[in-house]
Amino acid sequence: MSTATVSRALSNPELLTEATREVVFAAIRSTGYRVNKAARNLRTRQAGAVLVLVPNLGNPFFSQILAGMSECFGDSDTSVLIADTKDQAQSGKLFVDYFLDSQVDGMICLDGGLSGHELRQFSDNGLSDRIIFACEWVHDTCLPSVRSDNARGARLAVQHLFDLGHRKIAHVTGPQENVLTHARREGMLAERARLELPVKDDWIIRGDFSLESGRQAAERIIAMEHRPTAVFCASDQVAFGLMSTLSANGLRVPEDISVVGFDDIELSEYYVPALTTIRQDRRALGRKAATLLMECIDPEPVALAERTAPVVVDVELVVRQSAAPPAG
Amino acid sequence: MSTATVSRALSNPELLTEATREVVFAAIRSTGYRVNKAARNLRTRQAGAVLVLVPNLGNPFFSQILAGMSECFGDSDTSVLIADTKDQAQSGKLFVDYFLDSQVDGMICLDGGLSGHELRQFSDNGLSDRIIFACEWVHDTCLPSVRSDNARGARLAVQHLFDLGHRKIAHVTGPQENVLTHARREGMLAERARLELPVKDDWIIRGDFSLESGRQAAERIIAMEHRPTAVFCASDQVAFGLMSTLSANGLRVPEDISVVGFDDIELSEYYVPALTTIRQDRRALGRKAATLLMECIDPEPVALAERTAPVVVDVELVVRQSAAPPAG
DNA sequence: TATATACATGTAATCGATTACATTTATCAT
DNA sequence: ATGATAAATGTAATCGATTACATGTATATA
Repeated sequence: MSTATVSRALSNPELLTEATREVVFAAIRSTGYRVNKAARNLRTRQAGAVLVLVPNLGNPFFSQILAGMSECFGDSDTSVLIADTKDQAQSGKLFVDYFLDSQVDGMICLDGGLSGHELRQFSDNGLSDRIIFACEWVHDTCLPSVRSDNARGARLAVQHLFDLGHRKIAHVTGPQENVLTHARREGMLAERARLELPVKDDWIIRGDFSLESGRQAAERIIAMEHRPTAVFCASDQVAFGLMSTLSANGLRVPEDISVVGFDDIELSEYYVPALTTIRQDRRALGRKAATLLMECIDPEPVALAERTAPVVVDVELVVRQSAAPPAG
Repeated sequence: MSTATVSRALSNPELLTEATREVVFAAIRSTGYRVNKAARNLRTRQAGAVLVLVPNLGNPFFSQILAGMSECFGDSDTSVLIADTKDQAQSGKLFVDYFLDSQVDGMICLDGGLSGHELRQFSDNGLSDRIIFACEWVHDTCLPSVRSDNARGARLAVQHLFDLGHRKIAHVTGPQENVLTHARREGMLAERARLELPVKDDWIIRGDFSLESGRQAAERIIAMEHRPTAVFCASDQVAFGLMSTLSANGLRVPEDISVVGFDDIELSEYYVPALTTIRQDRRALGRKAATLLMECIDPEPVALAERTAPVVVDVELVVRQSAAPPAG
């Protein structure tokens, strides 16, 4: 019984006689033998792991996406390394190092804010075809990506507020250079224009998806001479920060101001008031990204169709209590 | 210039002449050489990675703990594998397999609910000294752990409510078999006894740390003949679920019922009303657990002091708006 | 039955580092 | 200056799998 036979029993069982295969497996069971992944990885030049880059692990928005990914990778014994892009500078380790050190075979990036410099590090090393973007993406590149229909989400939000009777609708955006910010803002503006709603510059308030930026937006709104009657927020977290500060200042949601969020994280249903928001199918986003990546890093890639077009996942309006007809 | 010299330049630079070291590093820089981790791992029988077991990645409570860990491991180029204990059954991969397949050197477990069966798999393979528990731990074992001072947190919460004038204090617990549930419940009961507060059986409400269990607790409370004037919740999430449902039923927090949580997750400050809660220093928990684990898996372990006593991290009362003097 | 062909298994090289041991070179004391 | 000792470097085995190639065995064909 040679080592080669054992190896084949594990990776290409169909090459062996039923009989020998049985013998091998019996021996494996009785000895408790386990393949050494390090040795296999060395020989096959694979890492059996993928890297997931998260902009902020602290944001509950990402959890379900990760769950969707684990679900897929779990099936193919690929392990998942998770890194927070915030920590990069501090740790001194570049993300491309994970590849160069043969620690991962591919990467899913949830952060569209990677610098051109970093992206070049990947392309310079011929790694661009082992990267999938999910949720966010990089503007003006054609790296494969999975994303929600952000523009449609924004339109749904505005439409809903319009249907409730709102005309003066504000928007708290995401961070300035973010692709989601852009997609949602443009969707919102387009719908507002289509419905011929009034426009005021200071009804577009710059935020950054965070609770704190919601608070700041609320302060801006409270100080306004002509307040909007409704606010569409670029994320649920922003909506929470906003509502919290509005309440603290005696403005009631939805009686005085209606609020709509974006994401539908678990907590949205349990906020006071329960948040009307746009649901992203986060688990599906994670699953699709994982599936795409597995195809990329498959040693014998199935003829990849032109994968330049992003995979788009549909969104959905979830009506709860934070948006109601305007007073008066 | 032999491969041995190069290898030494990387792992034991002090063995080389200043001159040769320079030559080696110069060559490394000019050729862009990188060590192959798989080869190193194979030879040194180390994985250069650790596994972190999280009970529920979706719970924002864990994020900062993970951040604290990454901070430590990032410095020592150990990579961090994160797995959700919920997914285990589904993926079919046992956690002990990560060790047996030489994929990780150690493990931090945030889930005290591991079955005796699973724990035995670790001890049977002599792996018990490569495991650190954090936040949660396993009752009746002396595996090293890092935890918050849960009993003290519970006492602080009850004391605070007492100081505000509350006498009828209820508690929503965590899941039945959870060690945190026990520690917090006992702390709460002890303090209630010390202050000679009234006791009613149905003021101890079974929960499971989740938003949904908070909602259910609220329904129970609303239906009570003798309602408590304050509720101490075993987690912030429970508090949110509770407050959301109280509000939906016309009970105001804190005017009608005061609420205190446990954890102080980021959102607590932005809830309506802002949640009075017990802060756990989650980042510190993560850092300490990581530090402990690194000592365990160090190839030349520093004489480990008796590490049976758990490392305890202090907690702190954060006063916000959800608890106020009772009406009347 | 002999020969060609397919199939199963064995042999040994290989992946890229680490490290025990051997060898060379430098340092020191006498 | 010489031998003893220490320090630096080189040689080659090793970690545990995979796999090209060689060999052996069964099946089919003439």
